[in-house]
Amino acid sequence: MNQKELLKGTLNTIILRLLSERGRMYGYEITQCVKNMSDGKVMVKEGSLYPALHKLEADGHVSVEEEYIGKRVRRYYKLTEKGKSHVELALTELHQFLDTIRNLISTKPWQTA
Amino acid sequence: MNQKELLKGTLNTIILRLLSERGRMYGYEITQCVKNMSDGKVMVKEGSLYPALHKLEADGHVSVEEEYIGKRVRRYYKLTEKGKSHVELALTELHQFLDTIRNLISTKPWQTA
DNA sequence: AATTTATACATAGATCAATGATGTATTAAT
DNA sequence: ATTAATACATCATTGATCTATGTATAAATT
Repeated sequence: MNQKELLKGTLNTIILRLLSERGRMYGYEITQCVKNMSDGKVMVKEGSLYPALHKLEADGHVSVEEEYIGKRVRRYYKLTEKGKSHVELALTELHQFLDTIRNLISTKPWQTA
Repeated sequence: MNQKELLKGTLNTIILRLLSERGRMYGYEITQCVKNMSDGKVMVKEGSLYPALHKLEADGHVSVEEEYIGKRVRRYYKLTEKGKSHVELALTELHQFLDTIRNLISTKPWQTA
């Protein structure tokens, strides 16, 4: 699959939706969760995820809590109030986009234009 | 919508699928067709379309026939045999991708990972 | 005990499809 | 006449993602 290009624009919404459902996640957990949920078809790379999380934080959509598991740090992310309202919009828009593309590539008996 | 990024990777497949259904189209016709079929939600820009068509031609997926309408040239594109077999694969992959993303962002009662 | 794999963070530079900007020219509409 | 629509084209810019690289701890394997 042309994953690299097709995925563009979807990562932020995927992250927000996961946080919306699970409340609190750390970066590595997100990569594994997306991998598992997509049956290995979507592999979010660290070089994509961490910058995306940092940007979501900078934009005020998520907040961070650091925790130590032994000597290893974990940075837990959760939605802010701003993030919670934004995720609704982002999900709606992405769903509409998916519907639009599906409509464009689905075979139909009628001519549309 | 974050159209600009979301659309990445979808244009070639959209073009191929249109040619597959309609047999023969010229560039400007494709832009208008996509606009109409998507109810104005997807606006393929000339700066995207023409380079994409040239690349599809270079890759042997489409062939070209020039026609003159008065003094104005039209370049009609149609699928080659190679293009016909490729479009099947491209459509399957894009459908699977759309399903995968939809699955990732759809709210579910069960936890997946 | 030593090595490998998994966990967990991070960043800088490269990639490449789509766009914006710009150009030329013909035809139709106002 | 002037503007809008039709119809092609190309080049530089953009920007999300990836590759490559780095550091470090914990668990599993040999």
